Amino acid sequence: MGRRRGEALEAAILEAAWDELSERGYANLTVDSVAQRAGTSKPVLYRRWADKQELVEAAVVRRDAAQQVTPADTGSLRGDLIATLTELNERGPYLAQLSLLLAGYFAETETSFAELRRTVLAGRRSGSDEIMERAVERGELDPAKLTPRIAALPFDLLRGEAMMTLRPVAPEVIEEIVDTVFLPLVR
Amino acid sequence: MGRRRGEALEAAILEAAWDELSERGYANLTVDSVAQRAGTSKPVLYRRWADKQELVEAAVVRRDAAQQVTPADTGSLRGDLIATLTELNERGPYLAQLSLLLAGYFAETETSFAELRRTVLAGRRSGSDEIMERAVERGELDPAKLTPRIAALPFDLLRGEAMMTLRPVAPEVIEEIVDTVFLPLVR
DNA sequence: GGCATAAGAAACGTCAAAGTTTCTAAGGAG
DNA sequence: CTCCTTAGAAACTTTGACGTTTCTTATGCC
Repeated sequence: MGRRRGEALEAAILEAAWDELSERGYANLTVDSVAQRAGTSKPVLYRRWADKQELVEAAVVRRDAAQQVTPADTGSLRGDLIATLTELNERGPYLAQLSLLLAGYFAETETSFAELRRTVLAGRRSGSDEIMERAVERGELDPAKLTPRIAALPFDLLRGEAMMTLRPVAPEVIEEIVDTVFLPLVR
Repeated sequence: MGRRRGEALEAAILEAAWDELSERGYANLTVDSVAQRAGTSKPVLYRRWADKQELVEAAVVRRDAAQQVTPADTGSLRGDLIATLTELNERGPYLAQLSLLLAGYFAETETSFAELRRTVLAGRRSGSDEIMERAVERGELDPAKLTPRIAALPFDLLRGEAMMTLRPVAPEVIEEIVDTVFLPLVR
């Protein structure tokens, strides 16, 4: 690989930083490990960001900008749900998990979970709304049974599972959530 | 203060460790700071626990044992659940914030909240087991419908709510979980 | 093609905290 | 009263990562 510069190099570094963050967490992320993962060296990073905190902030902000989820449209409620949950599951840490990964960052900078949550969630629309609307139109779903809590249930359970285990959730768990918890409640 | 020994000393150290953990989080807790807070010195700690991880584990286990919830026995499944969830909820910050405080520990040991919870609960029956067994004996509950996931559902949902909001959960939410999600699934 | 700019390698100083060693003296058991 | 265990103080070694410096060399622009 040739020697990269400018924007291309910066993008590679921030991607490497994000990967390190999601795999190892803030505390175990080192500037060196990010540099190596990006195939470059420390001074290159320090020329761009003053310290580790700024580097991680930049990586999170960048990743967040690229993170919009469009819910799958497979023709059935069950299919939509499983596809969307699977994609969320594979896409990497949720904000909730991120807060765990970033806990060391919070402690260090004395900022708070609430602050990050506000900025990142601003103006975002839940992916479940769209899936549920389509299912109601198809007549697969009784809107009377669909309280906000029940509509959010599959996503809450997936997130809870992900937070507790800090690992990707098994596909069978996603199916179990949909087939044995959510669907029985809505039909 | 006289020179303490044995059990009294150990208790003071673990309490200091817990306090440091809740105030500063795992990453910012140092063995030195715990020793000083307990009014003793590092070697005393290292004679008891091999390293920082073991020290923190011991502090968490101890605290958890002291906070143990014995599930209420109100005579009905619904009553038991609501009483127990409410009590858990009122212990409030403990459950939700612990995982944030321990984030550094998780990253370091490559374990997760789920695993720590297993060691903490080792050998003990979880609170939900007892409630569910009583309900089966009373004939309130069809054991065939009670998969492990469904049995854990009310507790998972409460914990998820607490983690996301980092605030005490409203009593109506607890009732909603029990009445619109859990009970409809098991009868 | 030549030059300014920035990448990349290597090694360095610094520092905080882990974990250890050594020694002194307190306090309980007999 | 004496002794044996162990608390407690202080200083030490080690480790790992931050952040820096220096120097070489690749890249793109004119």
